[in-house]
Amino acid sequence: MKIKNYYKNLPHKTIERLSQYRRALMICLDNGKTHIFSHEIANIQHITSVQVRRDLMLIGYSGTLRKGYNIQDLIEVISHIIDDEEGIKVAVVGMGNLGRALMKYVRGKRHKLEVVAGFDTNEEKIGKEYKGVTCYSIDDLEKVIDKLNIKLAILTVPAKYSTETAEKLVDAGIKGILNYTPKPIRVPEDVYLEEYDMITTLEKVAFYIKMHQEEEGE
Amino acid sequence: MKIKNYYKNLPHKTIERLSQYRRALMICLDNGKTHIFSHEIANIQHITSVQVRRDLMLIGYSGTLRKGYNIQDLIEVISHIIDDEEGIKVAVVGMGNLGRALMKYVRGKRHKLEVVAGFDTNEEKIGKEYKGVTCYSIDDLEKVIDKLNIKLAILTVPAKYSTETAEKLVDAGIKGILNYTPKPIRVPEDVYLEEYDMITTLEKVAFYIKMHQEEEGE
DNA sequence: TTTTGCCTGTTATTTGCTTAACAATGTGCT
DNA sequence: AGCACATTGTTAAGCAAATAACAGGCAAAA
Repeated sequence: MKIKNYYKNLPHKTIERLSQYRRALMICLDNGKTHIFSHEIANIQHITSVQVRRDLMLIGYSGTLRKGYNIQDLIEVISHIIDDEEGIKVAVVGMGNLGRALMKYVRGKRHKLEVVAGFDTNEEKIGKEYKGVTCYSIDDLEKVIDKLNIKLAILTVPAKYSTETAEKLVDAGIKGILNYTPKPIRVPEDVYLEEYDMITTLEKVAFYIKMHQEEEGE
Repeated sequence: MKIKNYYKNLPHKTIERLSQYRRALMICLDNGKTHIFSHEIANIQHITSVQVRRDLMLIGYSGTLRKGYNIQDLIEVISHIIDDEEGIKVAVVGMGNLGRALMKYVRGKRHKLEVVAGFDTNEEKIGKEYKGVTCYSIDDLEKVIDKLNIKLAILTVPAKYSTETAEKLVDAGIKGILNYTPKPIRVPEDVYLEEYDMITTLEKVAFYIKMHQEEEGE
């Protein structure tokens, strides 16, 4: 009732940055560093030291004046906030290039976040393993999700199947979906949805390139 | 000096939505629709009709009271704003699974945004074609970028090569980079940079799943 | 003809987040 | 000891974007 609700009110952007801080910190730790200043963290990501301090203030972690933040401690504090104690099981739905890329990204990096299943409709892929993870038929979605206690699905199927696959995932009791399909999906209130559309981002970059070159050309 | 600077001040989020509106509108057009209401557009994406109208107001496009917006016209207006007349040439740097996935996504969808080259260090891939696009050696980056007039690079190399590859791209005169590497890069002021980190997003989804289940369990 | 309802387009308010400003503190140098 | 300085932690101001509120208009129904 108290502490958890407190973390729940952390800004979304802060949550994202905490994840990035942690990864940067782990690299520093591997390099033998024990302490770090806010402006050093800020330099790795490209933000300001003020923002780093503000984020750390929000999670209630204090550094020391002369040495900065204890890297080991800070990693643990961040992990305590963003990791689930039990770990969260992930499925990649759609084993095309994007699905396989994500599989590789995530495999073994975060031990509290494990990809335990892939799904596809392609008979060639079903039953095979990729990076040690079995690929199941989409028809077995509900069964496998329930059996392996999968909470999070990464949706990387072709756009035309987005809607129906999302529905299946919801019916199977999934708790969060990360939709990389260019087509927006709808989910009930209690399922957390995050969507990212690569084409949109690409067009945005193209737009600012265009703007910039028009500016120069005048 | 006048019109272009005006569009330059459009909110970033509006630019993103315009790209999405356009894609949704093109599908509607294919389905034989000629006009559409703001709330219909809002339904396809998951936003409110107010926001749609506000975005369209910002770009100065007016609908009619009884029929809504003319789909064909609106597509043209949006295209005029976000597309570069000459078209913008794109390179995919790093032909792993993610690079190939992006290649497939973009190929042929946007004729004003064309992937004209891939790059990799793997000898097996160099010289080969994928989806009709030649894969070059990273060593030839500068030469090829100059020759093919490539303005935009999608960075999908392994994280350990992010920094050095980004530097090469900047030296080669690239105007915009879309970095899908988990490692932040630095570019000069005049290069537009957009970064997206899949692991961060995944951890964010996991965090909100965790929050939600703790909330239920009390 | 008047009224009702459903749209659009614009202005005002609120929210969420970033940036700036500054007080507090401990360390090393003189 | 006393001063200069780099760094943290917090509060206040500023910005960008989303949401709310509402004015205006046309078309069909009464």
